[in-house]
Amino acid sequence: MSENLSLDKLSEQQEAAIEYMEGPVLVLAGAGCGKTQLITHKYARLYNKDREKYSTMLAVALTNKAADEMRDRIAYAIGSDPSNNLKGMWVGTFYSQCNRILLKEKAAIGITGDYVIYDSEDQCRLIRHILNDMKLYEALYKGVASKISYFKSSLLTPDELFSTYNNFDFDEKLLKVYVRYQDEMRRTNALDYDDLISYTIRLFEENPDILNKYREIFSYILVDEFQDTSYAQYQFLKLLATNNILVAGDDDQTIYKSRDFESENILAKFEADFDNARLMRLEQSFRCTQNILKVSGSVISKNTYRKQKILWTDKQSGEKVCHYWFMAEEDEAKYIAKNIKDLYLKGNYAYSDIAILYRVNLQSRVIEEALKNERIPFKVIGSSMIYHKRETKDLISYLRLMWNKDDNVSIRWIINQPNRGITVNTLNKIENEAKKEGISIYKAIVKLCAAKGLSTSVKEKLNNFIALLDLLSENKSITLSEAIKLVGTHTSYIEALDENALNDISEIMFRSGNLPLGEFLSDVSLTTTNDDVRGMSCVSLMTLYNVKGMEFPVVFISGLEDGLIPYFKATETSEELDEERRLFYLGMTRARDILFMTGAKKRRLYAKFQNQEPSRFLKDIPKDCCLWIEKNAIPANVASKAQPQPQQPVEFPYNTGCRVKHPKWGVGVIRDCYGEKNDIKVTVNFPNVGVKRLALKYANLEKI
DNA sequence: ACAATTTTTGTTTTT
DNA sequence: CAAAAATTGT
Repeated sequence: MSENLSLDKLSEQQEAAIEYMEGPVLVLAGAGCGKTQLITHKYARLYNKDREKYSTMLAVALTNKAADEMRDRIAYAIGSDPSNNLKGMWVGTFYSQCNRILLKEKAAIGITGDYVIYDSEDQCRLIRHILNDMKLYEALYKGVASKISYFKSSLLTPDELFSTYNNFDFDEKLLKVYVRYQDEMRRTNALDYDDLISYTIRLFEENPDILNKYREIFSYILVDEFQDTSYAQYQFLKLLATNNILVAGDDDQTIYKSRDFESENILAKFEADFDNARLMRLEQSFRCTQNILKVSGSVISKNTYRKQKILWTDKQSGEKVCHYWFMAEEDEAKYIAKNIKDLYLKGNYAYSDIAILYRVNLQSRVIEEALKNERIPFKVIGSSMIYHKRETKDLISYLRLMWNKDDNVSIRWIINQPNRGITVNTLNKIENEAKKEGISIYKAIVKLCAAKGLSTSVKEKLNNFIALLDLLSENKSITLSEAIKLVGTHTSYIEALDENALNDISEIMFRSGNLPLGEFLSDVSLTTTNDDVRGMSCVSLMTLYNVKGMEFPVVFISGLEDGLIPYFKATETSEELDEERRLFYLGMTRARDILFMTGAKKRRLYAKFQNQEPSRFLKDIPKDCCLWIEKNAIPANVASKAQPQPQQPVEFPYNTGCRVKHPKWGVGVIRDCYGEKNDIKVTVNFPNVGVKRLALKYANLEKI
């Protein structure tokens, strides 16, 4: 799964980009051309050349996972010298590194106290509240949230928008929501993701001395996946960098672009802004075979706006890329499972070498079934998110309030959780007070309790709540597990949880119980728990989005049908279509050796069956580069009668991985066990002889 | 005010 | 189909 770790082998182009120190560099790198390798090596090379100067370089990646991998590979490349202070390295995402800067320097821009970071779910809750309060159609919250986020990531303030759009039929209501949102965030002492970047920019702009300090610290700046950099992130880089920057990206691999409005071509902007920038290309793919390169290239070349790249490789032409068309999704899934089994039994590929990709998560169901039937181990990646479950969110709300009592979103969430008998009526009074005075809900409650106008019984309830919050927030410098215990002893909320929720919470404790509360809270917002598949011997199932940055020797892309790839909701504009094509391209170029593409005519989406047509993108593939195979319908009665028994109860004497001894071939490892009760066959991998398939009755195997 | 029932909705996803 | 939202009934 990880890219080739043959660290010493760098291509001439990579070498040139590493050694070039005369000015800014834009590296345009194709899929699998060693872009990340280039970055980690440049880091290591500079570091080893002059530790004094280059021990605090800034290196940013798009996701935590990518950043972690970058950090690991840098550590590997500079060697495991204990004097290397890896923890102090400025390697991470834009957001985490900005957060780090802000925590150090927040006083300079007037952030007092401990802010909380709102994730997109918190943002949505707040926006729904605002829409509701302004008597606007609440169901629009998602669209509103993404537009506000777009404004913020483009560094457009409401004022600027007012003056720019004054005379157009621009949505004035949207701007009012934006203003309200910003106001509420300020009162609540919360920052959203975009704020982390824009506040840092403001910090630098208003405090030249601080900016200069960080210009010193960041003696060189390295940026991975540069094509996905937002305007704000780019401004951040522009403030910090002069000649000491290298950015690397591939415009063919942007997959989060068209969701916002039109966005400028960031690659072109870099070349324009850094006028002495040098463009370098990495076009030698170390990953894909010639055939895969040819097929994927023919698809991506149909995109309208892109930098032309001509990828080439030293590798063999390899297996032909195959496209299979089935009559039903079950047949498709069965074929994939059977094919994986065959690949595995032949012994050239382990299960962990194989990935199955799809456009939407619900496609995994059928495939999972088929894999279970073939007894193939697998893992579905990216479908469970522990921190987004309801019960966990409740707990996190409490923890956040311990940290920052002004957190309105959290206070609204748990004010009646467990039920404290505070009525809607009272809540409205509190909201009005907070709005009128421009203060947080917590402060509004305190104020109302001190004044007259509320009945004593209501006041008592509110005072109890306030007392609880005060008690909880008394001591902030505690660890997460202490904090959770505190919440447990002072509220009845944990008692009411079911087993699953308790399991989730103990998992959180297990994972980060020792972290200081504040650190845990920013971690929760800034990092998603990505299930790591490294080292596990199972097939990986995931969406095309999730596979970004990975590679597998064997890749199956399923559901190559119009409506799925491209997705039916993204076929209106040519930008949307281009993005779907890039997504498809991304999936294809994950494959090192073998690429299968499959589709099915009959597919069930939600409740109804649909007749699908093969993906329109397949037309872009020249007929001679690809093997086209159409599986005809198996007569229904034969098909349904042939396979209905789950046939699970057959017990096999050997498990995969167990070691055996053969009279002739010596010691081997069982890879698989299958067949009928009285005719069990095994596949054994003998290190000296190779993979053998044996009939158990005649083989005389001995368990060791 | 809260539980039970009916209606609606439905991509992907990072921070 | 299944979860979330909206509506109705007690």
